Amino acid sequence: MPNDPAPRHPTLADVAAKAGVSASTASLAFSGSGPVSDATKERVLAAAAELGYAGPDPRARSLRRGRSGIVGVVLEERVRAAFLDPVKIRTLDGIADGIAPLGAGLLLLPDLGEGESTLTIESAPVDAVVLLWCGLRSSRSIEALQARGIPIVGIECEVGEGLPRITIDNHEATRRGAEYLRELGHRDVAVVALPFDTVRRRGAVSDEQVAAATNVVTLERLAGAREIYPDAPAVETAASSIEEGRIAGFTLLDVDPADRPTAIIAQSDLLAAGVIGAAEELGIDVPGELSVIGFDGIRVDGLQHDLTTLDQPSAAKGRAAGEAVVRLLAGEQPESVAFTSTLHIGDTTARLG
Amino acid sequence: MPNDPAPRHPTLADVAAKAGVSASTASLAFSGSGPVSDATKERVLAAAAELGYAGPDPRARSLRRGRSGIVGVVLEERVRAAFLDPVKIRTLDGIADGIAPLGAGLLLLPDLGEGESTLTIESAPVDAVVLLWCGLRSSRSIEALQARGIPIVGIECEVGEGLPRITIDNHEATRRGAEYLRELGHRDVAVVALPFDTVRRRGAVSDEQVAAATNVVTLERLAGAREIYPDAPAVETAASSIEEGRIAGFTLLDVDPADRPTAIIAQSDLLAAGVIGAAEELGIDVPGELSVIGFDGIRVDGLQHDLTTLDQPSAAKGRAAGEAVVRLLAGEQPESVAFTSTLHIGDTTARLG
DNA sequence: CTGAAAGCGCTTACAG
DNA sequence: CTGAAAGCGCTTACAG
Repeated sequence: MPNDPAPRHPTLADVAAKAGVSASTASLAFSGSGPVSDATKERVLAAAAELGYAGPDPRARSLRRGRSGIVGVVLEERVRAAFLDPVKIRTLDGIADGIAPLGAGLLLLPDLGEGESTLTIESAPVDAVVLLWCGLRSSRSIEALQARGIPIVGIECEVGEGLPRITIDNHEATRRGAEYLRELGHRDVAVVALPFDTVRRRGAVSDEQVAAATNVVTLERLAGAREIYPDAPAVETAASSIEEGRIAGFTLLDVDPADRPTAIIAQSDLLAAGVIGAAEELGIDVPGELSVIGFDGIRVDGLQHDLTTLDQPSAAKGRAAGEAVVRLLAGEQPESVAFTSTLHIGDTTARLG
Repeated sequence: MPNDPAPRHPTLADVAAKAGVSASTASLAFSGSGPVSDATKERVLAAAAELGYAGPDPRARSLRRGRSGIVGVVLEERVRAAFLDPVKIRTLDGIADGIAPLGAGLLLLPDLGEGESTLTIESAPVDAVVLLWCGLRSSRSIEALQARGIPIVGIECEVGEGLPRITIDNHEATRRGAEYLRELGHRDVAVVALPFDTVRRRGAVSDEQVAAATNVVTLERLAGAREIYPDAPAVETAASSIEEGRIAGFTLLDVDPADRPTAIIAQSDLLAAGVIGAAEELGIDVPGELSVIGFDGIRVDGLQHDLTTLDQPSAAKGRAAGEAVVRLLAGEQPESVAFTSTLHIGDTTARLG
C-alpha cells in the first residue's frame, strides 16, 4: 500500500482562489493593512474557514517581511542549566520585561550546537540577540550575527566595538568584599571561583590557567580579590551550584587546620552555600571559625544563614538589556550600562579570633 | 542629505556569482548535503568570507525546508510570570530536557497577544507546541495549530481528541490531603484556590462562579477537597504567589475566631506560604491553631516550616511533554501520561484541639 | 477598492 | 560533480 500523500495544508492562494479574489487581496484581508471592502473581506474569511486555513504561514511571512518577532537569548551552555541558576532566571525575567513593548517571543538558545541539525544563534530566525555571560566561542557567532545585521546586546559579555554591553562592577565589588574581610582581620583567604573556561575543570588553579582563561567574570572577580589578597589561592568549579561549592569547600577545608583559610570568597551565592555546607559537615563553625562571602544576593534554598554577599541587580541588568534591544530595533544607538553591586553584611562573616 | 541606502546584506546568490558557480552549488557547499568538489567548495567559502556572508538566512531556509527547529511553549500569561513560579520553571526545565535530542530552540510565548504585532502561537514559526496550563482562549489557538498541522502536547490542558496530555491527579491528590485533615479531626476547612479563569479576581467564590470557571486544575483540586468537605468555602486568588496567599489568608483569618477555619487547603505551595504568613501576622499559631496544606512540593523561599503538601513531579511532567513532542515530530503517536502526587506530611498540620 | 507581477533567500529534484 | 528551473507561501509596491 502506498503511503498517504502528505496532507497539504491550504495556503493563501487556495483561499484566494476559493473566494474568487487575487492573492494580494486575500493577503490584505488577513493583515488588515490595506483597503479591502467589507464584502470581499468577508468572502475571504469565509473561504478560509471553509478550507481550514489558519492564517498566513509565519515562515513565509517572516521571510517576506524580514522580521520574525523573535528575540534570541544565548545561554552559556545547555538551556536546562539556565533553569537551575536563580541569577539567570532573574536576568531572563528582566529581559522579558525589557522587551515587552516589542511583543516578541523569547527564544532560548545554547551557546554551541551539538548535532548537525541543532538550532544555533547563527541558524535561528531572530530579530535581535542577547548574549548572557558569553563564553569563548561566542566571538564567531557574534561575527555571524553582525554580518547578518542582527542587533546584539551583551550581558557580562564582550560583544565588541560599539555594541551595547550591560555589566556590573565585578572587580570593584569583589575588592570591596575582600577589603571587608581584611578589616575583620583575616589573612588567610581563599577563592572558590566560577569556571575559567568553556572546558569545565575542578581544583586548584595555577597562574598559567588564569593567564589562559576566557571567562571574564571569573577573572574580574578573582582580580578584585587578589587586589587585597595577592596570594589568595583559587579553586575552580565546574558550575555555579551548591554541589560544586561543596566539593570546592572540601578541597579547601578538609586539610590540616593549620593550613585552612579563615575566610573564603565564593564567586556566587550558590557556591558560598556549598562551602558553608562543607564546613558544617566538617564541624567547622561559620562564622566562628570560617567566614564566607558570596556574590549575587539571591536567597539560597535551605541555607539557614543570612549570607554576606555582593548583591547585584540581576533583574535590572536583564531589563536594561531588553530595553537596549528595543532601541536597537528602533534604529537608535543605546548606551552601555554599568551597574553597581552592594555589599550586604549578613551573619556568615565575623572578626577573626 | 538623502538617507543612506539600507545596507543590503549579501545573499547566497551574491556569493555564487562571486565564486563563479550556480546558486545550487553554492547552497550545497554550505549545507554539505550534496556532492561538491573540494576545490569548488573552497572557492564558495572564500567568496563568502570576502563578502562577509554568514551562511544561509534562517528565515528562507525554514520556509523552504518547512521546519524552523523551534519548539514553542505557551504560557498562561505574560512570559515574565513564568519566571516567578518555581513550578513553571521546573516544568520548563523538564521540557528542555525532554526535547534535547531535537537540538531545537525553546520559544516562550504568551497565551494571548496584546498588540497587533505581538508574536502569538498562531503567528510563531514553530515546529511543535507545548501548552502549559492553558486557559480558555487556548482552544482557538489549538484549532489554528491543528489546521497548520503543528503537533501539540498539553500539560494540564485539554488539547482535544487524540492529542497527548500530561496530567497529574489533581482531584485525587487533593482528596487525599483533605482526608488527612479529616483524620486529624478538622471540620472547618477552607480552600484558597488558584484563579478560576483568565479574568483575575479575588475573594469568596460562589457556586455560579465555579460552574462558569474554565481553569481545570483549579476545579479538579476544588472538587477533590469538596469530596471530603462538601461545604468548604473557597477564596479565589489572582495568581499563584505568596502575596496572593497572604491576601486570601487575611480574608479567611482576620475574622471572629469562632468563624475561623481550623485548616486551610491551599492549591499551591506559594499560596500556602502566604496563608501561613497571614496567620503569623495575626498571631495565629501554625499548626497549633491552624493547619495548612499546600500543593506542589517546592521549597518556598524564606518559609520556616516544612510544609505539608502534595508533592507533584513537575520536572518529570515537563520531560514527558518534551518526549511526546519528539515522538510526534518523528511521526509517532505518543500516549498521554498521568502522574501521581504524593502527600508529604510536614509540620504545618496537626491534630485538632 | 482590486489585481498582475515581482521577489523575499533559499533548497531540491531533475538533467546533464 | 554542476547548473537551470521551479517553488516554499507570502507581501508589497505599482497600476488600474
